[in-house]
Parts: sequence; structure tokens; C-alpha cells
Amino acid sequence: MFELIDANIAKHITLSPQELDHFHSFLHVKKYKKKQFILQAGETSHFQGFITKGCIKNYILDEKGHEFIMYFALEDWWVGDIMSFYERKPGNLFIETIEDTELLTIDHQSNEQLLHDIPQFERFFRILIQRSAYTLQQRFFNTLSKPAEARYLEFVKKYPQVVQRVPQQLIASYIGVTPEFLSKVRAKLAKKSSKTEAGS
Amino acid sequence: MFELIDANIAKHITLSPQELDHFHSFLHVKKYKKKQFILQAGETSHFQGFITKGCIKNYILDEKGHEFIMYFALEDWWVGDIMSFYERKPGNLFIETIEDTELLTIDHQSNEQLLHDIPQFERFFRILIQRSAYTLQQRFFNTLSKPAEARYLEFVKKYPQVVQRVPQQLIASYIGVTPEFLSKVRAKLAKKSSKTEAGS
DNA sequence: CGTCTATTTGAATGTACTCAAAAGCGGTGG
DNA sequence: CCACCGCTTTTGAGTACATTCAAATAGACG
Repeated sequence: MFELIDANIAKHITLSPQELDHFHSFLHVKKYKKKQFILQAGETSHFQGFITKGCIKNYILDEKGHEFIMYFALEDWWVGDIMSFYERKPGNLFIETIEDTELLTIDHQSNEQLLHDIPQFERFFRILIQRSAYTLQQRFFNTLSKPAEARYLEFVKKYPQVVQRVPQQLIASYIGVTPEFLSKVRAKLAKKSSKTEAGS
Repeated sequence: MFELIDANIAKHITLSPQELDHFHSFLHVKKYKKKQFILQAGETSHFQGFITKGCIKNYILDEKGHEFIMYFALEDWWVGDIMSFYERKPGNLFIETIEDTELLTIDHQSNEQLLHDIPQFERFFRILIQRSAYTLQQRFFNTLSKPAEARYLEFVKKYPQVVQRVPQQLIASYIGVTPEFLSKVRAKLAKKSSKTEAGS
């Protein structure tokens, strides 16, 4: 039950068996069916989640109702609206399942208690946020500096499991183009690679 | 000397006078002339800085040598390449002064000591990173969902001091357009507002 | 005042978008 | 088991926002 999350935490901090047990005592299991909301914009996020099974998308909606996907998350990822969770006010993120999904969650009060009882978690979550901020920065840079084709190829290389599991239109949203345009990019790539392979 | 940084920290955590003194003992003053590098891509960042005077730009260079500005920082802002600093490996960020600048800095070893001696700082830096991650996320969303004109107007509204102090081409880089195009955007805005004012 | 840099202007071009329609694909019920 | 329905992906034509390159103008500083 806790193998995955324990291994995840062990990547950055080292806890005693007692501390681990204490940590586990704060966690709850939450289950969602496909296409359910875990969080909606306007709500205050009452928990952070760790995915033990399934797949979700985290996105913002603009005025016209277009989805802008901030990230996908599969097993072994943490999900949540960090600002809403820590500042205890309504956020602007949607979190929605793409498949049936199971989370381990920790609510706000438990989290405060955890940070107090095991200060190492303060460090753990700092590292988590730091890395996600870095990833976002790189992605922002890529989006401004590289054409859609390069961004798509990098996405496929970096997240092959996601490509298998989520519809193409969501990947279009992630890399920052319309579904129609991604389709055209892929058509061009297919033509290119068929040319290359035609060297018989 | 430490008034500004103490007030900055007091926004998020509360320290005793002794703890503050202890914190101050870790700090050093660094001074830079205009257009000097504080950090270059490929270097490992050995310190985090807090600006007491001046103005800097933090940017990434693409293969063609185009600058992509991640953020500007003035007095009362923290600057650094967080990933490089904490992971102790070469980063890809440039930090360069736009004006003569003075920093209070804390080096890596002192930082570790500080986090150990006053664990509240672990929380402080987590909050800092959290907020910058949030800001970056909003900006990324804006860049994908809104036209350049709207992004420019929001920038002017949000950072009026920066508009006064940095050349326009750098603002173009920040909002994600070429200097030429920002110039055209401004020309159109000027025409619009002159029309509005012509209702005499 | 002259030089160097920043900004503006213009023409041609390109990357990606919008809208509309067709084709593909998967699940479900008759 | 096949036919149909809904949803996703593809294709195409026209358009828009922003880029590139080149040149002119304006500003800042010694």
C-alpha cells in the first residue's frame, strides 16, 4: 500500500520506521472514476495527493473555455494546487482524472502537523516544488524558443507513457498548439520518416 | 543595512533578535557595476542573493543567441539559480546587472548551516519558491492564451518601476515577442489612446 | 558634436489559428 | 455480429498574429 510513496520520499529524505508509520497515519485513500474532478477552479484545495494508480490532467481554463494543461500526472506523481492548499484560498486550477485513479491524500491540518512533527518534510516539499518550478521554467523557455514540431518530439521522448495513455488533443494543449495543428505536425513527421525509410 | 532583508523575511516567518543576528552573520555584501555578470550559464551557483540596490535580469540563451528573460529583479527581491545552487551543478541561467547593484549573499555552506540552525528558513525558502512557481505558471498561461498587446499592458500595470528602469527590448523579451513587434504594439496603443483623448 | 545603441517603420514571410467538413475508431445495443 | 452513434483525428482553405531582415530615426553618453 505505501511502498510507492515511501520509495518516492526516500529519494530526497531519510526517515526512521517510526517516522514512516507516523507519516502513514496522516494519509487517506481516495478513489475516482474516469473524467471526475478532483479539484475545480474557485474551490479551495483541502489536500495534496499522491497517485498510486491512474492518470490525471491539471489545467487552467481561459475565458473562451480553452484548456491549458499545466501537467499530466501518472503513478508516483504528486498532484495538487499548491498555492490554494498552502494559502487556503480559492485557486484557478482544475484537476480531472483521465482514467480511474487512486490517490493517497494528506489534508491541510495533517500536513501542518506532519511538517511540525517531522521537519524533514519541509525540506522534502521544498525540493518537490523546486523541481517542478525548474521543469516549468524549461518548458516555458522551450515553448517560446522552439517550434511546435520540436516540442512535440521532446514530449514524446520525455513522456512516452503519457503519449500511450492520453488523447492527442490533450498533448496538443500541453505543448501549446491546437489539436488540428498537432495533427498536421504529425502528418508532416510521418511523411518525413517514410521518406527516410524508403532508402531500400 | 539589514532593514530591508529583515522586513522581507518578516513577511513569512517570525524570528527572535538572536536568530536575526545569527542570520546576519552568514551574509556578505557584494557589489557589481552595470552590465556585469553575477552568474553565467555553465557555472555552478555558489550563492543566493538579495538585492539591496540596483536591478538585474535573469535569462536563458537559446542556440541562436536570443535572450529569454525569466525575470527582472529590483530592490527587495531574491535572485539566484535555485537548481544550480541546491543541486550543486552547472545551471543554464545568466544573471546580469542592468544597473549598479548591491547584494546581500549567502553561500551554500552557510545556507545549509542556516537551515539547520533555524529550521524556519526551510519554510521561508519553500514559500519563496512556491510563489515564484505560481507566478511563472500564471505567466506561462498568459503567454499561451493572450495576445502580445494584453501581455504588455499587464506587464506595465504589474511592474511600473521596471518599465521605468529597463530598456524596451528587454521587456519585449520578457513578454515573449521581438523588440520590433513590441514597438508596433506600442504604436497601435498610442494611436488608440490619442483617438480616445480626441473627444474634445 | 559624433558615435553607439535603442527604437521605429515597412515589406515580405511564416507559423500557427479558425472554421468547416470528412474520415477514422471504439463502444453499445439491436 | 454488425450497424450506428459519439468522439477523436485528419484535411483543407482562408486568415491572423508575429517574425525576419533592412533601413531610417531618435536618444544617450562621452
